[in-house]
Amino acid sequence: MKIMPSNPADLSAQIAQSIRDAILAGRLLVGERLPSESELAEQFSVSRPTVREALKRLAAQNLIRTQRGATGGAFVNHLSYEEAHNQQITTSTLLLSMNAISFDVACEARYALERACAPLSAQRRTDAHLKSLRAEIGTQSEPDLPDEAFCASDVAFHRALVDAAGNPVLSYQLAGAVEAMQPLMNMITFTARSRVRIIGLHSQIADALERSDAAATDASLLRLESYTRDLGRDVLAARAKG
Amino acid sequence: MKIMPSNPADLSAQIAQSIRDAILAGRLLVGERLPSESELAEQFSVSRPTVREALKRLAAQNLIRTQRGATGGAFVNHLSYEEAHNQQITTSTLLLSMNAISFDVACEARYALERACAPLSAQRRTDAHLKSLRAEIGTQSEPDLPDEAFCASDVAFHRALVDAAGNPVLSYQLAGAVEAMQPLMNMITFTARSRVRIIGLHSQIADALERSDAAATDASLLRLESYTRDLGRDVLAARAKG
DNA sequence: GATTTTCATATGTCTTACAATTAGGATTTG
DNA sequence: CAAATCCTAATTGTAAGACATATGAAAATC
Repeated sequence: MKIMPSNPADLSAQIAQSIRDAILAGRLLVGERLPSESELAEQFSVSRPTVREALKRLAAQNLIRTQRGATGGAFVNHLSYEEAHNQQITTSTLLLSMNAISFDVACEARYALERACAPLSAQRRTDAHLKSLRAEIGTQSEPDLPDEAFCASDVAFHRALVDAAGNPVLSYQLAGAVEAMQPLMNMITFTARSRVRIIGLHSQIADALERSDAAATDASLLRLESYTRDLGRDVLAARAKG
Repeated sequence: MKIMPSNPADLSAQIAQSIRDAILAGRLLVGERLPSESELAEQFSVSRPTVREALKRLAAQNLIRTQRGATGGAFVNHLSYEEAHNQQITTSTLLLSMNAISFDVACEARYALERACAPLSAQRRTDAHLKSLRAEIGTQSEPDLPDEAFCASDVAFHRALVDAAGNPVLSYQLAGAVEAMQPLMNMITFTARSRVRIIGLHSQIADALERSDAAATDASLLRLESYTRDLGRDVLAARAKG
């Protein structure tokens, strides 16, 4: 009969949670300096190593950053989109790799999310976004481009598409999802023929965005989704046989 | 001239990264036991406290779990959707609170994401999903329901809507986004009149899902988005005045 | 006044020790 | 012989103290 949602033990975890709560509740503001490790140790009535373990936990979540020296210490970190984004990619990548997600399910999720911002992108895309999209299409057209570079450019293309929506929250959420899928995408070998098709669809998307045509953008994305999922099925079927 | 993408210092961070890489690369499989802290200390030529700090970093990311006792140690954790989900909520919540995201931008992102899975939900919803949705509508209809409970039920409603899409990757991504917005939603006071309107729109959504009518689901969601954003604008405007 | 030196303070790391927990084997007991 | 008990070894959790190192600021010096 030991249920305990989370063991009451682990002082360092408790302390970390306590400080985390203080940050979430606004009792510790961004940029503010935490008490020194010795002071924290005294406050919580634990030893300094225990406090340090707690601080490392928070540092691993980018909640605090530490600085050495006379005026050093632990400071409440300003969580940037960049950092949050990286964390999300790490988590999502692990999740996908550990839960045997099928290519098909992941693909469906990815394109559903992307199509969510297609209307916004069509409405708000700037010339800079169009230029990025065209540049990636150019990269993808290079002959002798390795599969991984092709996939990376594909990710960059879709990242630009998402960014064109001009909503940073959306970009943060979607870019994480798209990038986490890259390892799965890398498993697919893109033949010359399939590349031509994908590039064609990418061009359709770019054209539709240029015209600010939301419906056409969505339709092109749908075609790309359908084609990508077919491709994935074929590759997996071939692998199962051969 | 001290650029250094990331300080070469911080042994515990290096060790954590090293182990993290091993897990990502598959050199350490799920469930596998890491060497004991003493052995790790020897392998990396550092002291045990340093190793422990590294392990705490990994534990904070749910990458490992530790167990005491004779056969204890650190084990590579199976990252569940649940854990990944919680992490994402924590990160997203912090991100939103620290970056002064406007209610409007967050709302736009949230509904864009939700509308992404509306067609899938309309297609795949089960009776159980419908029952959950109706139950939440019932909760929301209770008189004297505090604002926070109303918001919580709102989150649960949208969570059920997302789950109805039957894609766990999508659920993981979206539920995080929706729940992270709850603190922002809680800032809004819902009048009796606005509740009636929201409940009406929720009913429209449930009805459309029951009919498996994707277009109607999307249209209802769009109306709900529009109304919610109007409401947010009004509340903020009133707050600015009074 | 500008430069160098010193110093105080804080984190980073090591060492050693002990407490707590747990599995499995040894021992005792019925 | 079987079962319950105890013991032991291994491992994490925590503590205390020491030294190393970095860094900003004050003090001394030119």
